[in-house]
Amino acid sequence: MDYKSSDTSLDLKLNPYRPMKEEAHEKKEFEGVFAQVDGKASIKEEAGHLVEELDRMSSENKKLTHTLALMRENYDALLSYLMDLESNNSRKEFIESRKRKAESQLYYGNYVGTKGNTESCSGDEDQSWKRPKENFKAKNISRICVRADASNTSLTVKDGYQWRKYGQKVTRDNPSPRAYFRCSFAPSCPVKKKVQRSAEDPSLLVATYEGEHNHVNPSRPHELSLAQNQCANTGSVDHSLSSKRSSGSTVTLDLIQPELCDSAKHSIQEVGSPAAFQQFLVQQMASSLTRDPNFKTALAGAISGRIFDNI
DNA sequence: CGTCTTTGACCGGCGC
DNA sequence: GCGCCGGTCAAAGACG
Repeated sequence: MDYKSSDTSLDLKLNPYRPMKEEAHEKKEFEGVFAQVDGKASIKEEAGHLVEELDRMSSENKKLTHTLALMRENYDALLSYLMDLESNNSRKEFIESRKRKAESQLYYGNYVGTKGNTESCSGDEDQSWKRPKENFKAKNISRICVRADASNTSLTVKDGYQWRKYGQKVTRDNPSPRAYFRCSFAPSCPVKKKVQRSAEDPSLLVATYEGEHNHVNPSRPHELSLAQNQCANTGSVDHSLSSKRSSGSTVTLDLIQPELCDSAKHSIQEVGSPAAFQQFLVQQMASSLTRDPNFKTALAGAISGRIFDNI
């Protein structure tokens, strides 16, 4: 998706680094216009109020810019901390697995079912270190966690697509079986899905998607872009639990409210860094607002009404 | 009757 | 070469 091409022609003052000199210049011009019209004291008063208002909004804008910068710093710090934790976990798991392999003949029977999975929401999918050859090469692999009733034994994750189950297997490091699905909507669709309960939290279903659909979501074919915009606007994707790995091939999402945006993962997969994702969100918000004719009309009406009613 | 699910068999990669 | 393991196949049964 080329989100850069979105229509953001409406200047929403989104650029926090815009020089304040420019604003002061505009303010003078603004005052000048009213000075020329002149003649009525009420107009001057009104102009004064507007200038005051402009000042107030400028300072508010500054504050918001500062807050946004702080939030961004915190977000980046948290993200890098999360990445560190993840890489440490992978290393630990790798070392432990080497030990386990050496000793597996001795205690593997006790090991299954008593082991606590150290990685939350992991299932047992994160085995790229075990299979360097695969290493998520070239395949679009994403993983989502969906909260499901623990008493519900069916391994189904409703994501709007049609899936055909073609296998089920009990894996070594998770007592609950793993189900294998193919996209059945289009025979040529290469997407596969694996669903398994998290070993740590049985109420979590871990769904791993491989590949990309070569068709639209059959349940709502016309809502693809809309859903993406909604996701951008509501922020319903939980980024506190999501990460974009540097390889760029794996995304972990926690879509606790999957019905809100099935396509969120597609959007995120196509955006590179956290900064790019942030930019993407802003662009999406701006473009969805500017695409809304009602919003444009209302804004234009409000501005012109304020100015021309008094001339 | 067509579609979907279940489940044991089979295959290939990997480590020893 | 052998065994383990994850992934896939395909026959049989269930279901609407």
